[in-house]
Amino acid sequence: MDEVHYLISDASKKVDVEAHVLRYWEEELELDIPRNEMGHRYYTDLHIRLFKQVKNLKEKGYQLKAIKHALNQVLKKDGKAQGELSDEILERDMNAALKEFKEENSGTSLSTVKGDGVSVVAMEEKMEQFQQIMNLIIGRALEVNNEKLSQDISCLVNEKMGKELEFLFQASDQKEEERFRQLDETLRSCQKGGQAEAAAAKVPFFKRRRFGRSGKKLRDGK
DNA sequence: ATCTCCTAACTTCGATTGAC
DNA sequence: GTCAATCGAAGTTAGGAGAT
Repeated sequence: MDEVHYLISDASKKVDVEAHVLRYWEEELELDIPRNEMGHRYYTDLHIRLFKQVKNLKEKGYQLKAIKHALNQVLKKDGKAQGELSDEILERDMNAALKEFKEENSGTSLSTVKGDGVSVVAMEEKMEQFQQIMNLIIGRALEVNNEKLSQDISCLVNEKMGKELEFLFQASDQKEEERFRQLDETLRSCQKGGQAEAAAAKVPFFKRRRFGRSGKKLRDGK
């Protein structure tokens, strides 16, 4: 027998709720709605019956949390025979599961009961939430601490690097200065030598004979 | 009594994608 | 181009609980 597939628009008409409500229920009830090759949800007759049942229960005042619990029970029990699951069986099993859920959650002093006993937040759940929050807070604190630590390290490294670089630049400057000084000295001595030679070259021949190469006055006749 | 806060259950919006 | 679908996020509403 061919299974009929409905798109969300058709399914919403059949169940008589808006499409976004079906999506919302899917999410809240953690239902596994199959997708076609385009990624669009498609619903079978079983899904339609399930959603009709959910709607019916909601109209009776049950919360989605309770319906989810009941649904899980029913799907666990009747899941194998999904195709043949009739409306009567579905309704009967859902009601039985809801009754069980009510009893489970209303008799214990650890539970908070609101209204008809359907909206229940167990202490365990609260403890779990509390633990999660604590983990979150501790995690954040560690995160902040780590961040501060890495900032401190980065500051220290920057400072150290700065000093190191400054020292290197200073040493390099000193070396450079020393090199220039030496170069300057060499140039000056070269210049001195050159000037003396040039001065000697300027003295006239007759003077050279009287004064000699160095320009000193020679004794007559010698 | 009323104000504030919280939660559940939608509802709306905007961006994106694919079919016709 | 229009329509119909997706998703995630943000907004809205109603009702309950606690504080003042």
